[in-house]
Amino acid sequence: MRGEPLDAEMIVSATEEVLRRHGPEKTTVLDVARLLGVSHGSVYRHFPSKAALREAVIRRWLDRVRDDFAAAARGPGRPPAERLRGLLTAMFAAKWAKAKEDPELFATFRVLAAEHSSVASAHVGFLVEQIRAIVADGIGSGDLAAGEPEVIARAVLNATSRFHDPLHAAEWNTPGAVAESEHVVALILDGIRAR
Amino acid sequence: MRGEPLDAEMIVSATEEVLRRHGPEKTTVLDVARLLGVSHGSVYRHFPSKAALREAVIRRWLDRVRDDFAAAARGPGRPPAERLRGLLTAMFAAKWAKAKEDPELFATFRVLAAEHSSVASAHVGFLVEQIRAIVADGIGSGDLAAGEPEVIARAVLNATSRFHDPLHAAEWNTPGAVAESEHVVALILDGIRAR
DNA sequence: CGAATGACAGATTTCAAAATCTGTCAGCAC
DNA sequence: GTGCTGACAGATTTTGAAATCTGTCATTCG
Repeated sequence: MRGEPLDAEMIVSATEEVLRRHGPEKTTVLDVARLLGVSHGSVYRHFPSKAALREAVIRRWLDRVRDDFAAAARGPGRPPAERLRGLLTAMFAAKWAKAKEDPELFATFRVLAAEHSSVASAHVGFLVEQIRAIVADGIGSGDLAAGEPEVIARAVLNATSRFHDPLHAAEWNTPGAVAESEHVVALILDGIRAR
Repeated sequence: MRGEPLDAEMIVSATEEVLRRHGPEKTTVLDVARLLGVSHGSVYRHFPSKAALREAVIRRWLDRVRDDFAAAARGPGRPPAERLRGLLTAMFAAKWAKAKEDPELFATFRVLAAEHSSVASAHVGFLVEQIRAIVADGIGSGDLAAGEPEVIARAVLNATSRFHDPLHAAEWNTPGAVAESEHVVALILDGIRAR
């Protein structure tokens, strides 16, 4: 009946489009099927439930964020403290940009992430791992104070949650936000540098 | 008609009671008037609007939190870093206790605070001032690294927002929360101590 | 006279009926 | 057979009419 084959990927893309237009409360699988020109029964052939479909959307979105972010983090930037500063700065900038360019869509993904918290915590796990790698390096080279890298990485992420946790997105527009994030990062870097 | 005089204070107390019972969405000034055995017109003699009444409630509540907290902070605790640790720990504990003992009421006050953000930021200003005083002392005595006390105080508050900002109240029940707050506080204290 | 009342207009909320949606599945089309 | 459709039951959402609420004020009460 249709040229294209209709696979899970297409359905996820269509769902993303409907979410973009109607927001998380009002997107129905019937809307998704309509956009694809297909009956809603066909969507249920590929996903067992609406929840599973929404989970696939947020998973794919966070995977893309992860890839963007890993690319930004790859820069060498000599001393570990500076590499860490670069990583955190890139992380904040990436999120702030997304939140600013389309606040409603960002809010939509935030709802999906809250709905599927295991996917969200996997994402947090990835962020911790990125930080942990730099911290472990720095401790190895004697640039950073000794300690358990995993614990330190988690503390760093917790201490900066105001600047990366989507819960705080509403505050990211306020004038002093950039300066405040820099002060917090400076505080943290002083805290982990070897004495 | 009634023994008691009916002043603003009584009305605020009655409003608090109605908020406790019905939550922020469903409390009406008619309910408040009913609880007081008075017509709603009388309430409007003391407050120009429902918003002003709600503001008075959150203001009084935050004033009480402030007083409790100032009492807890008054302990000497020798070195400035330890005084600061005590202050932060007391702050977290006070909020966590309130959130745990009655989560719905806590959520209610959170709604009121969001509604009247100028009152909330005055409260934040108070918290900053408490921290600033200790930091300024510590810098003066050479125990803490040099810097602008106000800026440092604000950075400390921002770095710990995950543990005191009501936005994060839902996360305060998770098992590792206490340990994580201790790690963040340790990180911060290392960051501000003189080298 | 000062304090409280209750009727009122317009705004907001509630509630039940109607519409729509989710998830299943027997059957149609290729 | 494989992939899709559309009818269906029960759950959820929308809708608009009725009820309630906010804020004002002329009037009453002591």
